[in-house]
Amino acid sequence: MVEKTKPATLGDVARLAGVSIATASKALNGRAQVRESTREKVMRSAEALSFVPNPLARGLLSGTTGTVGLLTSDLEGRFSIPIMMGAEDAFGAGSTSVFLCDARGDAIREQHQVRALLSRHVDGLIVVGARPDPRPSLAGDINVPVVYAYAPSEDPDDSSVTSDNVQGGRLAAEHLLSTGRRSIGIVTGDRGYGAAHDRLAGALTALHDAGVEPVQDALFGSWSEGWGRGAARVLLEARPDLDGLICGSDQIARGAMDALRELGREIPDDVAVIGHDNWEVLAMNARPPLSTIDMNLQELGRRAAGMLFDAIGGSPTHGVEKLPCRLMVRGSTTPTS
Amino acid sequence: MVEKTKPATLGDVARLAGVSIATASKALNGRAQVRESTREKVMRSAEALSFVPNPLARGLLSGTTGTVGLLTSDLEGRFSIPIMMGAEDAFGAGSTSVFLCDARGDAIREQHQVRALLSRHVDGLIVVGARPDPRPSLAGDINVPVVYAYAPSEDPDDSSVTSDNVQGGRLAAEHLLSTGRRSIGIVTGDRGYGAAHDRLAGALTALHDAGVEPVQDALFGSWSEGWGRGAARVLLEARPDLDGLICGSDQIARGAMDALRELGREIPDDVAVIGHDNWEVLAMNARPPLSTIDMNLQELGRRAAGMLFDAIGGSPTHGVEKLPCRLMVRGSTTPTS
DNA sequence: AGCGTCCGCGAAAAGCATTTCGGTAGTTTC
DNA sequence: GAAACTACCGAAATGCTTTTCGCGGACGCT
Repeated sequence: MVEKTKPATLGDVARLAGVSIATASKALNGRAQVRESTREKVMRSAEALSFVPNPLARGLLSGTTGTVGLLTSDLEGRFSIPIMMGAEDAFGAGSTSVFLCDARGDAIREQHQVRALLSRHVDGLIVVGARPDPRPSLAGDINVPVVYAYAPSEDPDDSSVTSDNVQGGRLAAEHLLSTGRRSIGIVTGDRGYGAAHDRLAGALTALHDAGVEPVQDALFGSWSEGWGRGAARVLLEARPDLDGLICGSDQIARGAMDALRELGREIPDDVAVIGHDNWEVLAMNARPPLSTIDMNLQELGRRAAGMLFDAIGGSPTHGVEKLPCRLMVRGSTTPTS
Repeated sequence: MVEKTKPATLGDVARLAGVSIATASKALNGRAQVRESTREKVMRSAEALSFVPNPLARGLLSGTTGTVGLLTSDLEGRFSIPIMMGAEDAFGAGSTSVFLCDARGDAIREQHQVRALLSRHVDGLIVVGARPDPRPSLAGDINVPVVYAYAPSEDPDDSSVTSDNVQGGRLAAEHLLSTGRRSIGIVTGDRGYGAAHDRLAGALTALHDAGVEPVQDALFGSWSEGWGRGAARVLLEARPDLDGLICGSDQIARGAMDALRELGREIPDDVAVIGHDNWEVLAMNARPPLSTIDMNLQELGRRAAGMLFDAIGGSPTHGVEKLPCRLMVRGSTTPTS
């Protein structure tokens, strides 16, 4: 059943080409001390045997493995998958592969996974946090470069890349302003999340710059549809003149839209709503489709991979790099006309 | 900055313990020809140096690497992540690690990823399809065991594990029947999906066994909230006496619930609704929380890992193994009283 | 005391690619 | 024609662990 095609070794190639193993290696790796005719002979032999160098043997000598670990705590894969795809892109398929491990939000498990990865001699580590707030730096003596993605490290000396929440908040507010809204409310999530405050700060700055004040203080709650519904009701009761709503997440926005519609408001004609995350299954299925802020997670993964690559190459970066968000305009802020 | 703690080698351990490398290896691997006192001495030395055997050197000899590839085409990670977590569980963290690759639904890319994984000498492959229908067997000469998860292989000689959609459909119908519903409608997704037909068949069987017929033929459409809304409206118009609704996915169920509510129906008092997938972000945030069918994806991953492990060990399984679904009862089918 | 046994340990090879260094043949220079 | 090069190629070491095989010593038995 299983084909026993044992992979060809360098020795097989050398024998077929009628040269020594050393020469074959040099020919395949583009070393200089090989005659062109010999090189071609070796190349053809390698092709014929479909030879691929054994990465273990190679790694044993060089001390590197061509693998990196991606350690996530994001159970649902909401953030990890796009980041991982970006990283895959950046590493260029083939030369570097990614071990994905899930720590499931458990510090013990995280340590365990780190050890497992280190014992596999990964060349580097990307740590993806479960929430966008700073997280503790990885303890223990890691002897490979580490890049923190999405959730930056608390240690400013570490290398981190994250989404610019302030800019994202500003983007949302500016968009509502640009559609002519002036009675704008803000509903966001858990007060314990720094990202909630950052996004809020960005939005307030944009409003202030335009000479507009929010209809009332921002409402904090949780990152859920239920909270979005409740908050929208409260807000509309207090300020029936509301014509724009900035939500801290797409989940909140979905809830708020449901509540607004049930209270007889048309979206976007009466009230424009904008979310944050661009969680497509939520945003695209909203009525109307939800305008939102995209955090560019794939780009974030690419950048993280790039930084890790540089660090492996010997030129590490320090501090937190913030990547700008992107505005996704859909029906919830602009009439479909 | 970076600690240059070079990993200890077996030679270091042996020197510290005052024995030969060979003895140290045997002591650590539980071989018999070692005196107990010597073994303890070696163990202590290994502990002191926090020695971990270099997996490359070990793999070089054994021909195995202690890694498996998990190849997915599931962009959103909706299915892959739970499956991967299950696989991680089963492999027992540490001894076997998982390379996750995303083919992004592209056959070319898939071949490419397979080659990359094979060149890394993975011990086995788990292929997770994007949809639950059978998929083509992996082409090319793979010389390692392959297990297909979620989407079975078209080749009955391959080893596959998938969710039992017929049983899941039956479970949904039986649950509605058990709450006393007798005017039951069925809305499902894309007609091109075998899973849609399987779930439907299971539901019809259960209804038939209870002497109940669905209010009308099942409605096929797409796996979206929009279709759920539209279908629910059509169905309710034709059959105002509807008191139970089986949906082919949680997205459809969410849409249907919105439409039912807007048409003045109370859930679950007037109409009970049940979904399929247990996609928590959708199901838990519904009003009321959505009863649904859970496909036990994590268990599916565990099983896939187990089958792969057996195949690596030399006793492969053949054919498709179907894992039962699980009923999740929430507020959309039972009064909260 | 001498022979046979068994236990415990170590030397060495195997697994594969890379690299250094030494060597051979051919070519140039005086 | 001999010395000095150059250009190519091959032997061997390197990295680390596992395993086989053999050796030495200790113990028991006669």
